[in-house]
Amino acid sequence: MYLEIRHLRSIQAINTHKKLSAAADALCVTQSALSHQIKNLEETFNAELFFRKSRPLKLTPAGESLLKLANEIIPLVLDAEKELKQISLGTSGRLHIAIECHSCFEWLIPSMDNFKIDWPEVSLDLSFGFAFDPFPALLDGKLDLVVSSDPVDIDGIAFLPLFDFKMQLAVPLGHKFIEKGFVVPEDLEDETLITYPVDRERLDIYRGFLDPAGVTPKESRTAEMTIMMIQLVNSNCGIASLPSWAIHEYIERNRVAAVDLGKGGYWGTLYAAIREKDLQTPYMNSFVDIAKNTSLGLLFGVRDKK
Amino acid sequence: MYLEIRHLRSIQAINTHKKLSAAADALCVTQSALSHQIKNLEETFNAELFFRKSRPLKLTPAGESLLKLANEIIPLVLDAEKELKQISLGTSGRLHIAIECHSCFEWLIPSMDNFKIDWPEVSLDLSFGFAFDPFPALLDGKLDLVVSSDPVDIDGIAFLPLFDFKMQLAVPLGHKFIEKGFVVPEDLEDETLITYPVDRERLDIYRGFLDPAGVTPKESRTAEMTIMMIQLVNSNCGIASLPSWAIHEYIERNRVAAVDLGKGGYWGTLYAAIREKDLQTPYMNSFVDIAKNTSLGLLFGVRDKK
DNA sequence: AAATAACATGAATGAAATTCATAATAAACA
DNA sequence: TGTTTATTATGAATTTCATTCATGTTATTT
Repeated sequence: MYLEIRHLRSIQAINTHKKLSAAADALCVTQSALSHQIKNLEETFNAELFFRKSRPLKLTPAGESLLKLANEIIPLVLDAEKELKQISLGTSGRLHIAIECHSCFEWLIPSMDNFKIDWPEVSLDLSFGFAFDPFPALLDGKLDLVVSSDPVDIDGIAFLPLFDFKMQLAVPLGHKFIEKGFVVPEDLEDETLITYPVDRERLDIYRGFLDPAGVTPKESRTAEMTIMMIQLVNSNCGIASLPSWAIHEYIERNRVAAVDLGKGGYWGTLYAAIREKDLQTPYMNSFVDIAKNTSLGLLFGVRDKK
Repeated sequence: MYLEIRHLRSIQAINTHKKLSAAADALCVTQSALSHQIKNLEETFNAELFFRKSRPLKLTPAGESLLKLANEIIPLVLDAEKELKQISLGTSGRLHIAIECHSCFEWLIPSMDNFKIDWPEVSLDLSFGFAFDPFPALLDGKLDLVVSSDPVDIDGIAFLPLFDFKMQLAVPLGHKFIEKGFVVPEDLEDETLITYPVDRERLDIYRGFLDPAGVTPKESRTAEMTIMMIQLVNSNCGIASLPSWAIHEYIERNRVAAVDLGKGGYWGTLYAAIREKDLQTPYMNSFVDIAKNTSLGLLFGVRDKK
């Protein structure tokens, strides 16, 4: 037989009640059950656990060492059980977020700050620049939420819309597009397009604007960060497609100008991808709500998903 | 269902092997058993323990918290089991000794020192001046060994002889008994007898010498410690009955003289009383042996039990 | 897309813990 | 010291629980 937590509980109960029968009551078993249990323990360890010829019962050294173990272990077990209960109620847990969109920091950091206030027990983490496909990692539990503007149909993954945002083209000050106010895909055939260094099919400008029209820019280059792209645009090295909120502050500082993609502008949607299982997890839903509200209140050129 | 150590072992095994089947092998159960077990756990805690859609297996936060618990608890359990094994083999344990005879320190302390060398794992303790009857305490496990010169027939208690010792009468220098060399009970009728403050029937001088002859000293008084008794004798305040070994050093320092009780002297026997159950305990027997040898080599006026 | 490896599941089995009834023992009391 | 009372121990019957077996399902590899 193996030592189990049940036995430690018994030892503790016997030690506190000093009577088998009372201890058995406290443990919600019969006195007989407890007697048998102790006897088995004694046989497996080849040692008496308490002195039988005395009442109130007194533990032997062997019994004492089990009691010591019980006193060490049982509080730990109770703590762990409490933690598990929190996890199952969804008040505690883990939220590892990944973003592909580098400009998302702008709304994500404030959203996370707001989230922390309501859900202090949830451990937050943020990865960006996932070289690999984030969705398998999401399924595997390496990630818990992926921010994406490109919902794909993967079994076990749900895409919750966060907000719609206007994609714009950052162009140098005085660029010819500015007076038109917007561009059509064909306008870009002679331009150098600057994008984030991710797969083409993940870039809204291609997926939603250029590819449907069968247009490819003359040249393309990449930059890691928004500020770098703005720099390049400002230096007449190309034009960049960015969410309008990301361009906004640079327009105000007169570094670049912006034009819409198509008449009325091209709107994309940002989604939070989570495991379908987590659709029931309260803090997950709460995070999405908080991110929505935070972004809508903070960003320029965003609107609630229609 | 309740969380048990078995489950923690399973979580650990799953975490290290990253495969249910391999973990099951390591735990010597079938893969099916382990799968069922985990399923039960998940149902009781209402939380998944690892991500099923990924291989190698990865723990969820709930699984992690159980793993943490396992890593904390299992070493403690192993330690306790090792300790219990030591106790059952008799290489570890407890030896709480009680003495009534205050002069016994002289041989008991060196004996305990010698014992510690051979049995470092045994926890030693010494109580003296047990106001109450020590034998029930011995049966109850409050004590493990009682040094007594008065073997009584109690079920469950065994008396192991340590050594024979000569009882003598410490008398003031120049006392009239000295030239006789020994006294008969009647000689004490006109004396003040100094004894340890314990029940009369526990004192060898009464039990073995005076009571059989129906003699009671004129006066009696008590002293706690040997040195006090010697002081009183030296000051002509009475005569004291003590083991010859206890008087010996004071004779050499010319503080008192000693005379035998009866012609040839009165010899008592000192016993170690232990629980009969402990007759099989190796360190118990070893202690008695060590005490015997230490005393015989150290004390004056003792001999091996005939 | 097929083959393979791994996990999940349901029913049957088996082992182990519990209960019931009662005997044995210790403690309290007279 | 015996008698009563309270408590623990024991054996057999029972129930509960974990495990296995056989097989289905799902993921991964080729």
